[in-house]
Amino acid sequence: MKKPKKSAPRPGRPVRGSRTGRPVMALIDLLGRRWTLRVLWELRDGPLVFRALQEACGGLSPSVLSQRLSELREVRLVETRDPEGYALTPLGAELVSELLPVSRWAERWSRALATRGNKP
Amino acid sequence: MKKPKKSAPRPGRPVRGSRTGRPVMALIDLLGRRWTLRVLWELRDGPLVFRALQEACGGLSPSVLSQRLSELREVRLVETRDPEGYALTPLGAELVSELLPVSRWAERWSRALATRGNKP
DNA sequence: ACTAGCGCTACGTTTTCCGTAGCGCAACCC
DNA sequence: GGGTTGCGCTACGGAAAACGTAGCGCTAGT
Repeated sequence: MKKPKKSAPRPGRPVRGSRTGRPVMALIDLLGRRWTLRVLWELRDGPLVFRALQEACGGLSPSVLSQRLSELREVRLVETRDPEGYALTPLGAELVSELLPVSRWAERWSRALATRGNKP
Repeated sequence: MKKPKKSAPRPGRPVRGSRTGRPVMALIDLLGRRWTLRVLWELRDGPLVFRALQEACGGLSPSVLSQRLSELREVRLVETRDPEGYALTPLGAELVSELLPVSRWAERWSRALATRGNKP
């Protein structure tokens, strides 16, 4: 066998640092992998083909992108669509929309760090 | 010098895969590091001392926990409090509260994966 | 003095991520 | 046909991050 093919964290299965299989833990494990959040974020405005997505993420390695995409497809957050490339599923779009308030929070966070400026 | 001491991603600075310094990108970089989300999550119900936090996260390495905590302190999401240990700052608590809807979403996600069961 | 618990660092191993090269394929143009 | 272009994606070796274990320095209790 060529590909041991590791599977994505998903609810109902034990994940890194938790054996409960609670959904939020699977999500935390999934999103805690590098580039996962970024990929979802870059797809928020519509589908992108592989290389456009790679570009949007600042030129990450195609190997990592490929792996992240297969994980995200496995848990139905992303799907392939022809000929547009990769797109959020309805489920994935829901997740991203839940993340919008978080990005607004990030703006406040930024101001808080700037005003009570800690180290330059 | 013994410690090169790498700094946490923060708004206004270029981060991995993005040179814009936009706050949401800094946040994505920060949360995309392993255990960062989990640490914030485990602090949601109140302060924990170092080893309790380590335990809560399923026994992650103290070296990684230490590094994550210093990053989180640097960007004012976590603070040390005596004698309770580590706690969310008001800012950090805001972030976690923005994350609550996401954890509810994870429940729906879990059901969606279970019903239209993809591979067992 | 001795034990116990703490926060945390040191250090060698394993896992993950990265960067580059490039394959196989399809479409297009000459 | 022959050539070029662009695509999705994989291979592979090196770099960086995370891991596991041990244990230090400290404080408090007995």
